[in-house]
Amino acid sequence: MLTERQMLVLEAIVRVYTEVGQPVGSKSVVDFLPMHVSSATIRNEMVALENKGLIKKTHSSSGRIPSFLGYRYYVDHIVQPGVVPAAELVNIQNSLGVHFQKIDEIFAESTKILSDLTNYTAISLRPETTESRLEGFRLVPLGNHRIMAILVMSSGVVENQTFSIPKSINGSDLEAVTRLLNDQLIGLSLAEISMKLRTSIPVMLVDYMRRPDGILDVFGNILKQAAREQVFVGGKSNILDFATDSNVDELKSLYDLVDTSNNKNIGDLIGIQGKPIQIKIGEELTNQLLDNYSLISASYDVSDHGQGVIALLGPTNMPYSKMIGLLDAFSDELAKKLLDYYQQFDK
Amino acid sequence: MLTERQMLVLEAIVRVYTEVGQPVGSKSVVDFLPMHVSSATIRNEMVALENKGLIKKTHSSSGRIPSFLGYRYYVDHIVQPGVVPAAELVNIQNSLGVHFQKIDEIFAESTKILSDLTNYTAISLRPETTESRLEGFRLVPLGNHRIMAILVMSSGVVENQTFSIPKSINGSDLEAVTRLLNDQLIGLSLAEISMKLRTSIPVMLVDYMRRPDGILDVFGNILKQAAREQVFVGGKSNILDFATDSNVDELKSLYDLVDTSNNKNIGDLIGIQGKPIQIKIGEELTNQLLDNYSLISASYDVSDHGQGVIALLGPTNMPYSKMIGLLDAFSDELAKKLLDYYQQFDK
DNA sequence: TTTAGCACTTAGCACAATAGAGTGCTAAGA
DNA sequence: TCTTAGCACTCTATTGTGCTAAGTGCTAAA
Repeated sequence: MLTERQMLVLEAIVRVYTEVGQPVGSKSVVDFLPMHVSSATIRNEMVALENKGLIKKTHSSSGRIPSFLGYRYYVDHIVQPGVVPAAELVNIQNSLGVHFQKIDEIFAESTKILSDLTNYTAISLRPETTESRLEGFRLVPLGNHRIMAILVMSSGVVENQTFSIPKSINGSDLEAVTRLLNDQLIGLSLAEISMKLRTSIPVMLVDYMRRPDGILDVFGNILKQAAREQVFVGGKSNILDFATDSNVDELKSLYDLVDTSNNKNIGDLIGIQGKPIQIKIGEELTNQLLDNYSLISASYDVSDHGQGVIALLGPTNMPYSKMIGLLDAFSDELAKKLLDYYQQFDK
Repeated sequence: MLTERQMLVLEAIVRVYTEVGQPVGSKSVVDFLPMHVSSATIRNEMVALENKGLIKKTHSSSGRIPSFLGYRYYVDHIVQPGVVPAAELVNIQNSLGVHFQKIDEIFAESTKILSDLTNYTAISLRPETTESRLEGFRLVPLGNHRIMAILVMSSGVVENQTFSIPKSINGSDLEAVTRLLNDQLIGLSLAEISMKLRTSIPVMLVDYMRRPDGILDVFGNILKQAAREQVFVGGKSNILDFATDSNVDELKSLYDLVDTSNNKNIGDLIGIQGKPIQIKIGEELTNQLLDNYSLISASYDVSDHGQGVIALLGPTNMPYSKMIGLLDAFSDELAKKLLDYYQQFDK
């Protein structure tokens, strides 16, 4: 258990360290504290905090920096969400206020706004997609033996892919296949569809086409794509700013990590969201590369369309208070915007 | 005009520098040359080359490195395309030999193969798209007042976008609009379509929908997207390996430059292709950031589907001979593959 | 024209010296 | 018992110094 003063000292160390980026000495803490005590007193308190494992030195005569446990204690017991300046809030509202044609654009743009606002990397997860179900399926002939397959999900997601069929299948066959797939698959979740595609569907298709593999591949591809496109990342290159040493290989690995174009699933970092605001620090991110990073994630509900998550990936020594406040406000605005969007279709 | 021996010395300096990465001294040149002369002789030749501006020193007593002019002279008058090892050729053929559903996949995959092969960044431009014409246009209702617009181009490109219409338009209106747009736009190039969209089309649409802006916006968007998706980049992160100093800001800018997701048009680097193989060195790339990079681009013809370009972006001191040979062979294979692909539909 | 020889230049590295920031401990004061 | 001034001590970071290796330009002889 920490005394009142020890909490103040810990807070001082965390906050000064996030601002200055240098180990914090006893004198700096004195300057930061509301009451007056001597630096010797602070040194004694620091020894106590160090014994509890909350702060550490970088070398025997250096100032202190928060340890992993120290950050943890700070975010669990000390930090208060910062107040978002009115100007910034208006800024967010304006940025989100424009009209979007596709729901994807809302997510893509919101991560971009958030990363520009913070200079960190922003990650957005769509509202609850395990709940999303197939709403419709189309096969559109494009001429020249090519066909576009379109999937419409209840979450508002639309996925599509073009593919070619080796020999001409006539139009009524195509319609029959479309009807068949619609009958069989509508109302099912992605996982259930995946299952049926491997079991009952192939047998049914043989009536209409000699080799149904092609269209099944396409379906499989679209499903994979749908899963990947649940995650949006903005400000990818910002992550490079906080690499410990600017070793090029490390930088490349970091960028790969957040680059959604290469099938990495950065969404896994975020995991299940219990509380509205959740913070993972350094080693909690279970990736060697991210030992010096923290992730603040905020979940939000969009009425009955499920729960989305938006998160910030920044250095462990980021200004938590400010960022928590910002993310909180931002997720509120985003939820409102999404609700608006869905209401276009709901009534 | 250079003497025979001066050309040999210049070649030695370029080639040793590309292998070792260090300024080349007179003794190293002696070791490289086919005949025997003393280092003092080489030093005299080096003074001559330096006076012509083909090589330079990094400091008063250092070895020499090629200057911009020196590279230029080397690639224009000295270098011979390297022979591609049979094993590597087979490797390329195998990698390109698999079946692709979409033409996009061929381009995306080929840049990936090429960048893996070289550890540089590979850039691919689709065959001649100024020649590409609209082949078909579809509007597909997805339910819930949403519509997907699909454009099929003669180049094999398929672009699509979903959008929402504020109030329900009935099915026959939609068909009429589709028919109208097909009548008016098929056979036109992207540029011509762009034009018509701003002039005659809006007037015609008013009969079917009160506010045709929505669909016109969508059309505009798709066209923009089609233009952007002419460029494919593989091995983006490889560009970081050759930054002069690993200053993080510079690295971020480099990433941004090759990241197609942010509307930058790296395709502009390549420009119009006169010769089958074209090499741009350092400052010729007209981008401060790329002063230490060179671009080797190879153009290829796909019968009457126009001319494509595939290029490598690497450090100025890359092994030109080897890379030219490789790129030459690679573009041949790619052209064959594309021809195969188009022939699926042509007959 | 080529070459050996030599004086000269520079980068890069190891090493020492110094200043500055910060700590822990002790002893005295409240 | 808690707080504080004072001081010795530790470590980093910076600056300067000397040395070595690599390479050059020049000269004079072959």
